[in-house]
Amino acid sequence: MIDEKSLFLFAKQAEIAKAVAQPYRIAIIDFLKDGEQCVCDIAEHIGAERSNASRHLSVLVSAGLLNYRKDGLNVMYSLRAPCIAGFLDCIKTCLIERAKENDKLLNVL
Amino acid sequence: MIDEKSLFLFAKQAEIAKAVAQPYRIAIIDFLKDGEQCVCDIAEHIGAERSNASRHLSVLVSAGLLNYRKDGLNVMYSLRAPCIAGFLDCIKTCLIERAKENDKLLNVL
DNA sequence: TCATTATGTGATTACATACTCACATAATAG
DNA sequence: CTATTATGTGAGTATGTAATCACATAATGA
Repeated sequence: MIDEKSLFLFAKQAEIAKAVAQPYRIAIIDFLKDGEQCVCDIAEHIGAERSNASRHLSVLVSAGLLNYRKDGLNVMYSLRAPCIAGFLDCIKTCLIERAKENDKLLNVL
Repeated sequence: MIDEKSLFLFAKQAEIAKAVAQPYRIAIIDFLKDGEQCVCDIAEHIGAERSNASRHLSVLVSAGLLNYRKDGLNVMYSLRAPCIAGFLDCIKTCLIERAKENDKLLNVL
């Protein structure tokens, strides 16, 4: 059986993964790699309604993945740590490995 | 605006993250790091009902993260690629960085 | 002060998810 | 063949999620 400590870690890891597990939110993280942006520009860039973008941003903030600061009328969001972008690269690597494997299989069939 | 290619990538990345975004499923991935296991032992190890474990396993297989093979009465599941476990380490790194940052903040308060 | 703009939030809807129970299937041992 | 065991799946329930609309709030500029 799993110990309490591991259970806690798995729950926390799941929280982070859940926050990332949405195309718009991944697009936001990808967009913020190049620096902070306001809700307005984020919404336009990902092609979502502002209110919807705002909610996705608050999910990412709650998960501890983004920071924000107010700047006049705007609210500027930014990645809280560079490892968050690296996290997406990690998933990409898995996708690439999988695709390569499928390719090999196709060549045999 | 985001191009079609990126949209497609983000959707695929979200699929993978969604498959991982569940404590039982993370526990399964962690358990399978050490080699293949049958549903029976997986269910017992993570402390879930067999039927439930079976469903989580099928989610992971559908996402392309696990392989399985039949062995008599048992069905043996295994990680499809080592990068999947590395993926969990990646989330852990983010958690550690975040915790360190919070710690720093606490020391200042 | 008044109009404008950016942002966030309550309410609603449609849909997805996790879990449990009961049952079906498939492989094995006696 | 019969009983046993491992696995998977349909049905039902409770809960969570994403999107939209309308509206409230807050900051700015005329």
